[in-house]
Amino acid sequence: MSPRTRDQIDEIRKQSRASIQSAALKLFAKQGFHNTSISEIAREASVSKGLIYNYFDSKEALLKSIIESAMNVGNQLIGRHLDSSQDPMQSLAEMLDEAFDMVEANPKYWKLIMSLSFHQDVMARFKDEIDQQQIKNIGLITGLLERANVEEPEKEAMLIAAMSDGILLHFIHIGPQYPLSEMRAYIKERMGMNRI
Amino acid sequence: MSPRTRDQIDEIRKQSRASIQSAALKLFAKQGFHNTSISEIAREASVSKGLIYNYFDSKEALLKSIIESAMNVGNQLIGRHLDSSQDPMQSLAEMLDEAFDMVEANPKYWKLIMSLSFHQDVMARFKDEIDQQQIKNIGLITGLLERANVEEPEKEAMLIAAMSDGILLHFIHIGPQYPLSEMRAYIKERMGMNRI
Amino acid sequence: MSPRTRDQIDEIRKQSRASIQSAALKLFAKQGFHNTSISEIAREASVSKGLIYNYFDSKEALLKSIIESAMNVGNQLIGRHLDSSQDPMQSLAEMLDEAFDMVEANPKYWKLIMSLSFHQDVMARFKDEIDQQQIKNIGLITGLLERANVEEPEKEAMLIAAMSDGILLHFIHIGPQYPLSEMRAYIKERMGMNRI
Amino acid sequence: MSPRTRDQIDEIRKQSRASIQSAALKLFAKQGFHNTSISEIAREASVSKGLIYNYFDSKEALLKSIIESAMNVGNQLIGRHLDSSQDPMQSLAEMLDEAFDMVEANPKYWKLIMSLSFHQDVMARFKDEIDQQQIKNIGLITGLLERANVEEPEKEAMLIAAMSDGILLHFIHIGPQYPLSEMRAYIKERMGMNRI
DNA sequence: GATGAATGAGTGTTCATTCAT
DNA sequence: AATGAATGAACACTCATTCAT
Repeated sequence: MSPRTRDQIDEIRKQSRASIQSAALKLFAKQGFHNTSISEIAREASVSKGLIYNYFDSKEALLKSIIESAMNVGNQLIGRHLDSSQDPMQSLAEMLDEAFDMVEANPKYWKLIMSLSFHQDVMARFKDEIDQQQIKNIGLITGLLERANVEEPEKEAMLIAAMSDGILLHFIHIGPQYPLSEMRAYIKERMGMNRI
Repeated sequence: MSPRTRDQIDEIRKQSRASIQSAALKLFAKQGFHNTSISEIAREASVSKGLIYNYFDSKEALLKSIIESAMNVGNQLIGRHLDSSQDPMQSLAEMLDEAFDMVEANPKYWKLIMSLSFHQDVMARFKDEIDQQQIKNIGLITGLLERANVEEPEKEAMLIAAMSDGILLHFIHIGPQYPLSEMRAYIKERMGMNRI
Repeated sequence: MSPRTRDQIDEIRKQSRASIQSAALKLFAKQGFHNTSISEIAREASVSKGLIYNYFDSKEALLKSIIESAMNVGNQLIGRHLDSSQDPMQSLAEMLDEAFDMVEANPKYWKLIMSLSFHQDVMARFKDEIDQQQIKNIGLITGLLERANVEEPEKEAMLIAAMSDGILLHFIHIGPQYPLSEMRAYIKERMGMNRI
Repeated sequence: MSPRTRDQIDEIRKQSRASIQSAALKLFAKQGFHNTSISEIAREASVSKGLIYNYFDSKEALLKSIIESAMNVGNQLIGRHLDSSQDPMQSLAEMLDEAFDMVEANPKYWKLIMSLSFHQDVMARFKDEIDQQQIKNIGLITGLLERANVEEPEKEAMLIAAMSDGILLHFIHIGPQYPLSEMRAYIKERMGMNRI
């Protein structure tokens, strides 16, 4: 008889929003952004087309909300290793481990994110933020390498970043038969991260 | 008024085909596949929409013909270094140089190709061929490294491949301010390609 | 917690209904019927969308209820001058004054009403009533003019009606810089309403 | 075998464009702009939805092209009487005749145009032009009245304009049973246009 | 070989309306 | 009485593709 309470409504909204995002992510990852229609997303989320627009201003806004989540995940990963007071090469190894784990756990998701990074129009808004992020990352790694007395720490940092992204790129394309674990171990050895 | 000869017709066909491909490539590279319409391609190629369908069965077929060209370029690059009888690390360095030069000369094109590599549907047909290619590449590099008595030649080969792709990935995203030449030099040094 | 009395409920209903009508009128007048959504009306009236349907069967029914009010206003204006026993030209002048005042006081509202008079579908139901009204008006004016011994009283009546509507039409379109007062004075003079 | 010539194409385009405009006009006039869908227009014009967009950028652009035609008609009507060297009241009478004839010949069309003049959004672009037009009209009539030594020529001009528009407004609403011819004659007599 | 008018299925988006609470 | 999440039909518009010339 009486209308729902604020809390009930908030809960409903949160769940609907999440289920739409999750359906969209799944489809975007499987078949790309442009080849996924709002109708499909609605069907996948067992929701009407119209409802999607209760929660997202547009198809693109929906995509952006997904990207934002991804970026938060990345930011937090980096953050977790910033204040470390342990051996720098150890920190580096841990960062690498975490990143590799993340991608291995959900390769389709990261394939989507990588794929989106080629969509000029979609990424324009995030470009700056991503660039900042990249610079921060390289800076952090450089710092670690300096503390570890590595020569040419900045180039080395960029190389490690490129190498990681290259490996993940290959893994994403080739799939489970790619020897991800071996490469992870090899990279650590080769770049001097497991001297101990 | 006299009918064109077979040869003239063939020549005309070849040129029309090429100018359509070139216009399409330019636009795909600039604004992506989905954001480029057949009308735009026709306009860019100074040709009617209908004519495009004389040469290509569909928009997607046109795209595939472009990808095929790209793959030929890649194949030939590899081929040029297969029979080399010179110092293996030198061969490797040359391959790297050539690949980097190629991407540096036309980054938008390779950005497009990389971006397309994420389109499952478009790439499905090429998947096998690309995989073969990759295996051949890795095999070749492994061979070179074996001849150069490098330890773990296969892992090293995969690492070099990943590293190269990673650097090119970063270059493609960041643009001209990425220190491509320095990284190229550094990678050679770091991976032992310029011992001489 | 005690249930509301019948009277309280009636009072609440009346007020809710009125505030919805008033919000709708304001928005319809500002931006037109088709460009005003139920959501906007609900927001403007600080009421939920659902509640509007407690009081009105549809958006169109809401509009019609507003038109009905407008027509009542018009009817009453006419009514106030029907039984007048004073000088007929004076009555005419007063009617004119009142009508002009009304429009001047709320031009957007009357613009809406005029605009709606072009919506065949909306007005169909009111057509007869309006026609009756018009005939009554013309009849009344004709009667006044007869009593004032004007020649061709019916044509003159129709001319006065047309002239008034024409002036109001121009005023509504042009806005405040239209010399409404002067025209009002001039029309009275020109049509012989201020002989005294 | 060979493609159509420029002339053939121009002819085709002209006809298609015209038939779309004519269908749109008919439907807009019958049921209003907002209540007419592109699909309906296409059906009425026996043409595909898509074709409409070959000729008009949007539904609104289609509407505007129709309004523009109407304004041209109006402008030309005025123009035909600007340089007249005959008796000014005679000119005025002719202008009136022509305008009345025009509306009588096609009342639905002019009903649409009048109705559109209430669509703030649609008319915004034409506001200035229309205002200029109105001022020019009033100016012209004022000039004629001055030459005819009428007192208060400007107010008289505005009154004549208002009166005409008012009569046409009534005619448009009431339809054929409105005594348009009588009113036209009466207005001329009443405003002193047939002294001769 | 070449043209471009024409098609129509498909898209993202809006919004009046319903109904469980 | 009141709420607002949810619906889905309808809309304007796009674009790959066809085909008469």
